[in-house]
Amino acid sequence: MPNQVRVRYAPSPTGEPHVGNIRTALFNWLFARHMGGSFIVRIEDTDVARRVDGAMDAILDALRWLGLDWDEGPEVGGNYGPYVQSQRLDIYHRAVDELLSSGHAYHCYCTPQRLQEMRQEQTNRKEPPGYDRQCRDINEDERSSLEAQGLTGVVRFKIPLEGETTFHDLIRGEITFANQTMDDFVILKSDGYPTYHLASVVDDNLMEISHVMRSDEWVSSTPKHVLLYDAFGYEKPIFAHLPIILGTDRSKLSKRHGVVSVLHYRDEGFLPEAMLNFLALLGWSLDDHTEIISHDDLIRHFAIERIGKAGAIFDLEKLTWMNGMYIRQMDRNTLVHHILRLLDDELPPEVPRPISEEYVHAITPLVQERLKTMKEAPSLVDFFFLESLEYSTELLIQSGLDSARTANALESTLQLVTGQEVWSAEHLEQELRPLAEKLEIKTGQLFGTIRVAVTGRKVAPPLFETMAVLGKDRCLTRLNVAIGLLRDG
RNA sequence: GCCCUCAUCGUCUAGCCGGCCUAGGACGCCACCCUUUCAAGGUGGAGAUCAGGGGUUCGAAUCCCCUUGAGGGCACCA
Repeated sequence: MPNQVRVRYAPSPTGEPHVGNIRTALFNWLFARHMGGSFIVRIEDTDVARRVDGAMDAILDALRWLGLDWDEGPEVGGNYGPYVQSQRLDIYHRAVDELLSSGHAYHCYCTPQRLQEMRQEQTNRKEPPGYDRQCRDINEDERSSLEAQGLTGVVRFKIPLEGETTFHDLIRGEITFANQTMDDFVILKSDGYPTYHLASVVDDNLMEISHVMRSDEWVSSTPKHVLLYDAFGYEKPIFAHLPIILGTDRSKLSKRHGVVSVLHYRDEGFLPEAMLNFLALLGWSLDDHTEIISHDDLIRHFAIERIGKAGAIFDLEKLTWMNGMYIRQMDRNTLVHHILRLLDDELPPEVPRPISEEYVHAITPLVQERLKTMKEAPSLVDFFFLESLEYSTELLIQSGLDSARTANALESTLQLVTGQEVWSAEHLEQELRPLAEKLEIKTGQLFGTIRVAVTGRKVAPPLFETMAVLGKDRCLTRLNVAIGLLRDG
């Protein structure tokens, strides 16, 4: 019986929930659910300067929106808490003391200015920048005299001067770094906060994390973590570094590529199911043909072995297509309620509330296969609700017709339609189709002008269904308005 | 500059324990069908000499080496 799988998603509350970040959360969650393990959320807020108010809530919102529920973490608690690093400072201080007394770490009193100059010179000499270990061997006397001067300094980890550090990555295999290529990195900052390296290693150990699944950009710091695990005598987790998500220019997806917040896509009318499906397929695949995968199947089939190694470009067009697929598959009533809520928000105030659910229920089938994002819904159906339509008269005149013939056609339509007792799509079509022939114009021309008269636009849902839903009164009124427009013009 | 990683259609990818691959699917694109517009749907098409070059082998996208390109990292940021 293998050890219990415990994975974590450890975001920093420094901004919006980035799609790349959330994809990492998704893979962790998928793995935990697939293995029947635990998914833990830990907030890594050790950078006081970059902390952003509300960022943690936004991240948690994004997780909730996608249905990525966590077993331990903020709001839900757990046996390994607290799950916010700024509340665990004493733990890190104890860990640092341990390293200090075992000789794996040392105090450093170099000023930021000196460090910066040092790096500048190194770069000028085309050497790799890195700490020159000036404080590595200072003795107790020197140390106390420096402290006496009021210098607080930082604590650095002692990297072995020789040898190499190797670790196994589930996705990339064996990776080796020469210890000489690493410098003595800071583990405790002068403000008393630990750095990521120290805090994450200590916490992953304490929280009994079995697999560290994180973004690719961490592979270069992993040997440092390995060295930390060894210095502490901790058992190491299994590492898996995920390929990163790229922008269209193949560099790491960031703000300059456009909007990267998952919440933005939610607000733009993307469905969480579609986003989940899309993100899962960014760097992972089930087989050679499956594109649409349900939440349950995702969990059932997710496997780390099938995660790719190369970075993947975030393709908005494919996301959009997928979103359309999910809208088309959506249960009718669910969609009705979605649209109802959107209309309530978006329709102008003069449209009376509450909006009729029954009416929306009749409209929905006409737009379900036309929607790519939910946000498009209001503008697609607003003409069903508006009292008067605004459009330019020219729209009424179909190519090949003039104003007079158009007016004539609409008058004939009005006449014919006024006498109808039955007001159904089938019936209307049955009556109107022959009219075109009688008027000696193409059906497309007739239907086109009626469409504009009745909907105020050239592109709309199918005409007769639309008229049926709109109702006789509204159609007659709108035909009259259109005729008036043509006659006056 | 140094270290690490990656490399199949424009994009996401299958294949990568060698022969089933004259490289499969999907998005996008084009055409046609359906059709009152727009979609959706259907059919078909263009699109990758598997980054390039060497090997190994009867046979390589698949194994090995080199080159190139791309990305990531090199903070008292994560």
